[in-house]
Amino acid sequence: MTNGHKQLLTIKQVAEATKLSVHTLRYYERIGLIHPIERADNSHRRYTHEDIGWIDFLLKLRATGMPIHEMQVYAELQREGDHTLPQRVEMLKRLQHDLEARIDDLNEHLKLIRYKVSFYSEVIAVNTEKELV
Amino acid sequence: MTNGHKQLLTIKQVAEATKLSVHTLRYYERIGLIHPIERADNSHRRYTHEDIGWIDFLLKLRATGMPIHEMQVYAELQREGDHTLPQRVEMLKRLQHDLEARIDDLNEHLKLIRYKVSFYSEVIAVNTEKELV
DNA sequence: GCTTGACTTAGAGCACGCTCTAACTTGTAG
DNA sequence: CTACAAGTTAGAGCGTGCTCTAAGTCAAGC
Repeated sequence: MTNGHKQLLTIKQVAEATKLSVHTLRYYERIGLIHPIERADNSHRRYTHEDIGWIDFLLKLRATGMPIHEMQVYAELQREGDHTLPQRVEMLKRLQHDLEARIDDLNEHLKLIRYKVSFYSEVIAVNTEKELV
Repeated sequence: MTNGHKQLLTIKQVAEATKLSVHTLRYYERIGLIHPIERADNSHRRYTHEDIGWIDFLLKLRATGMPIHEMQVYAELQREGDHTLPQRVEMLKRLQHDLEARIDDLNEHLKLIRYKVSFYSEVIAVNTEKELV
């Protein structure tokens, strides 16, 4: 540690750490995906490591395809405190089931694509042979 | 068969069969995802069963998350004829690998969600017990 | 004192993938 | 003859999720 305070990060550092742009970080805060970030005296944002943890989790929700509106609901419940835990668990359960269903669908589509790739590859191979004869 | 021609379908029937709206069917044709559909004397579209087959395939590509621009390229290659088969196979191979990677990612996210669900469920269960004591 | 650069805000703009509207034609039923 | 249903086109509009711009503040270095 270089000083006695907890390590606070600038928006640029958080952008680098999370791979979000500074624009997107401010946007997420504006729409309530991220709680209002603490400010330094000059009104610049100062992020904590807990903030980064939350953002990382958000990015995981996003990667599952959860729409922003739903993430907003989740974030709001989180801010309301521990008594909303059951509702958040319900949301996560629904997400889990959605995700399972979507993965199953994608696996079905993957099967079809694999089949087409091998079938068409065979067609190409046969045609190439003919040309060689 | 009610007549000697191949069975042709109206746009409405195709919309019902594919679950696309008539708007979307026309839109897909306009942007080249679907080749120009044959017309009846009154200029109404008449779809063949092969057209439906192509649309079903398109919907599968769409369901894999392939962007419209790429589907346009694929559709154009298809229209150019058999000699583009190798290029189409390359596209499908890339899609296959993408899909495999995305499914892996989703499975990772699913693990996390499952973990959170069971962890938080446990927290709730413990708190509920305490209340009962 | 002046420039540079990192930050701030409010709000405009954009890419994607539809989705709908307006105005019109055509065929069928009463 | 009229009304209605189903189709047509060109083009406008919309929801999502960013992404960028303009105008300004502020601190540090020359």
